Amino acid sequence: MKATINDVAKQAQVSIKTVSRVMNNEASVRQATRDKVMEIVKALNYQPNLAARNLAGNKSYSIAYVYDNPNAYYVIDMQNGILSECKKQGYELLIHPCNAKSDNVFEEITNMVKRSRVTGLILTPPFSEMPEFLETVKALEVDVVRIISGDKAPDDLSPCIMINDHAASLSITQHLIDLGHKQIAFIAGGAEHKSSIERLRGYKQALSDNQITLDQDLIIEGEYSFESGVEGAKKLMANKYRPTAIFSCNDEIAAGALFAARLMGINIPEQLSIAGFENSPFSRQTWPKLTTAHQPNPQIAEQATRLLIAQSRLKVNNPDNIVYYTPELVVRDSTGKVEAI
Amino acid sequence: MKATINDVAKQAQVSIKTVSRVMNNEASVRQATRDKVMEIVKALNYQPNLAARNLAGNKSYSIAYVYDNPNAYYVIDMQNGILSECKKQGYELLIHPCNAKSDNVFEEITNMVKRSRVTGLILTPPFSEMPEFLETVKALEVDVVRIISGDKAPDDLSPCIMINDHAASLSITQHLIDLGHKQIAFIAGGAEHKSSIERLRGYKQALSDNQITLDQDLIIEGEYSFESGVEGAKKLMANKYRPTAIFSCNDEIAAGALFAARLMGINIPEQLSIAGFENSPFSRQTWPKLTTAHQPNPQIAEQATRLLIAQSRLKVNNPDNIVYYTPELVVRDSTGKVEAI
DNA sequence: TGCAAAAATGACAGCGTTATCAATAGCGAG
DNA sequence: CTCGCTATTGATAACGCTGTCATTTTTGCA
Repeated sequence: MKATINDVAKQAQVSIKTVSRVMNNEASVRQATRDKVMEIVKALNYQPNLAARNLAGNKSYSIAYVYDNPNAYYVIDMQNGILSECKKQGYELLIHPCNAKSDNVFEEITNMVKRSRVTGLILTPPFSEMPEFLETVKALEVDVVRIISGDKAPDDLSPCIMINDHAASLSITQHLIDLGHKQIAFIAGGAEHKSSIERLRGYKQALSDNQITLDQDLIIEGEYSFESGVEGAKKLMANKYRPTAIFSCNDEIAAGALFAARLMGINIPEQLSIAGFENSPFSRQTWPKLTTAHQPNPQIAEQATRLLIAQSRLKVNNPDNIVYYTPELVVRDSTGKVEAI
Repeated sequence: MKATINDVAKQAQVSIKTVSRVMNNEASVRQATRDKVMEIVKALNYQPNLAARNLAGNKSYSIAYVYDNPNAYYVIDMQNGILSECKKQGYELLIHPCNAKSDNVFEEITNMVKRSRVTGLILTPPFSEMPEFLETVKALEVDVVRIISGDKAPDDLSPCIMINDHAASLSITQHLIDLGHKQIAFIAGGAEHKSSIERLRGYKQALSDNQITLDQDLIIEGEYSFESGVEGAKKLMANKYRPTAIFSCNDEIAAGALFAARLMGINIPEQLSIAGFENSPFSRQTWPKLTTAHQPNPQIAEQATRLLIAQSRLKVNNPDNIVYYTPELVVRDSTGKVEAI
């Protein structure tokens, strides 16, 4: 039924090894031979059996995306980016959502890697920022690319994508300050996320750069969720001294804050400016549309996949393995000048 | 390094075949033997090599989810449901987004199936409703479960999940009518989606059941997107006779309609009621929250996966392969009584 | 034209499972 | 205690590919 390497070899009158060489784009095959083989391959619509290939080569031409993230837009963007690069390179993708807080994550990942023999893992926060997790993974002999928040390459030069949340946060906060805001609140996304910490750091730095005193009452410990935005904004607006702007740690929180403002009859941006982060579809589907920072997740995912596959071939750690991104300010309608009250 | 079946067999002092039997839960292994083997398996943390298993068994213990859907929430819900069942049954999931309108989808899917030897496919609309596509797939000897819109089982009793959009749409429309609305508009989701057609059919039926004359100007040919909702609502509200309610074919469209209403300064639900469909997170993250119909996608996905795996073992078509769901009305704040104008 | 070196090709042994079918152990009846 | 049957177990051949290393062909140069 389905053509095998033997069928191709027979018809092309070469050995199976030569067919294998052609299929894997190895050097030292005469062009004429290559053409002849490819012709038969097309005629028979031959597709190498992945199981056989994996078994024989003891590698898998597949990678896994390990994540723990409730944000559907983020996950889909990542997936699509990874898949697009996988397709180009002939790799398969296994997706592996799992709970970072469960006590058997280590075991779970270990078993997954052993079973399916993936060549590499793509890790996003929080996994990419958990030292013990990375330790476990190192013992597994799989390649790893991490997407992390920060601007300083890791000492071992292991492949990763660095997202400069600090710089992006700085420019969002500066944007608010430039609009005349002085009472700027911040709704954080959870201390277990380095991105939240970095964004908070950028916020604080911008205030201090502009000689604005930090008011601890304006910083809310939230988490990355719509509900958290709702709660945070309610709390903030119940303050005696209401902020004139809220910088939310991501778009989902911002959407929640917007929702709460609406409940309280507060007009955006006339009475309150709200900024998000991430530029997810969320930010375009609220009214008014959100000012935010654009984080090109699909490209980041593609890049990560490229790094991972390159790593699996070369196994050398060097500075080229580190790629930097800084999300860029996108000004929309949810932020405006401070009004005289 | 990694334990193989041979290691286990040696230590347990049985043949590899016996280990294989234990691992596959086959009958006719004495309990004592089974226990002994399992003990060693645990001690060595043995994980069968999937590649070898697939190759030898000529099956793959993996399924693919083939889809073409821009709705991140839907896709994630489906994925999570499928994965949850896959985990229980020891299957892997390959995700395969692809463009239903591209002319080489057939080839693409054929190659994917040949390469990775998936045992089955989970198809959602539009693929599950494309006769030519199903024809192609049938030639591939893979099992298939389809999730489709309708209430009548297919003649061949092939496994599928039927979503009764017609009935659900009927009850949403009835809800609007019960609130006193007579001028009810409908924004459709694209004629290539059976769900849209069925929902439209339900809408029409409800009107006719209540002796309300259908007004063609109140039916907008849209597509399943936020933008489409924005456009649709703008068009409708520019009519001389404005509708008092808009039934949007899904929550995303409804969110768009809400957005447009806001732009035009129309209060929801006082001046206009808006209903969606699907009960996606969207519907809870708008202000006001959307009245909608709840479609339990994760459960549907789990059920579909269960059917698929059962099918791959039994290969019998019978009425038990068909499972029916009717989305249920969820009343929230975006719909209300008609106000005297 | 001949010869060494390089390039291209091939033969065959795994890879770690499952499948087939033969072999052995266990058990009840006579 | 033995025979015959069934329940359990095992020996070994696939599965379709890649890796190793030997062999053949081609190339370059004296």
